[in-house]
Amino acid sequence: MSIKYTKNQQKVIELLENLDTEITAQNLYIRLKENHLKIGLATVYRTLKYFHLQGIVQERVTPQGESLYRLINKVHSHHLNCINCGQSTILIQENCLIDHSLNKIFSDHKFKLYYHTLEFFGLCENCQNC
Amino acid sequence: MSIKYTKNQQKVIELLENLDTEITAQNLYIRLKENHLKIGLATVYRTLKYFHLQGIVQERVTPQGESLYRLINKVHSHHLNCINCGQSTILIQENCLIDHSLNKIFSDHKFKLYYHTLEFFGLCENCQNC
DNA sequence: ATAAGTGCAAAGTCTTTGCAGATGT
DNA sequence: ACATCTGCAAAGACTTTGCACTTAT
Repeated sequence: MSIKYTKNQQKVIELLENLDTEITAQNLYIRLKENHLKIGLATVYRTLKYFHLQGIVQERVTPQGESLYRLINKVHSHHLNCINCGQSTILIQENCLIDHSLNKIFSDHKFKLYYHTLEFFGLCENCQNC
Repeated sequence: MSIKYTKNQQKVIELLENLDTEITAQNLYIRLKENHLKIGLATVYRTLKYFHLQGIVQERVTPQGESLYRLINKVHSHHLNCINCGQSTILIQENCLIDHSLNKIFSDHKFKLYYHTLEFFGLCENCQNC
């Protein structure tokens, strides 16, 4: 018994599946338009929020206030974010230490964990010498 | 040789020091007004951004898109954020496992770490039964 | 005098909402 | 028919910017 998706929703998932990075709603919208899909920006937002609620998609808010989305179970990454220039360097960590070591905390809180975000802030090499 | 702060900036730091939680720019503004300080909202934003750049203050963007600020070295907390109802439960972790175990990664990237944010997303007890 | 800081109002950015038309069962 | 989905435009929320005035050195 699988959930049925609309054509638009299917296209969004399809695009996210072929993507190895997080993406903003706006960029997702542009990509969909490039693929000649007739879709509105609001629908993209609605779809991503819906998927997020379904636990299909993860959301992360950048320091710039944009929301980035990715399929849960796609490449899991954390970032080094430079406070000064804003540069964001990817730290891929397939075997993330978070998931496994904190299970007791979640069960103590009776919290059903879907995903987490872990971001590091500081100065990149360049900005340390200014 | 210490940095000099303006009266407004001093008041902001003072307020943050007497605070054991993160706070939004808007709430900080309200608090300052309550303390009869003549200050504009824009100045609060400017001050917090400035402090963030100075490495005095940490910024975390909530799932709702608000920025929360706190003095670095004040109580360090992570949160359990419910995807459904939005409830955010504090997980205090004084001895956070992140800082110590990943030092090699930062030095490999020649990244000067100031702080990090770690947030958990899923369903709270209530929303699991809906 | 010069540079930095400030308040206010306006503008900007990302996101959400209202609503009428389209789509699917 | 009925409920859901959708695009468009308008509204909303938070934040930043422009500018003239004030403050400090």
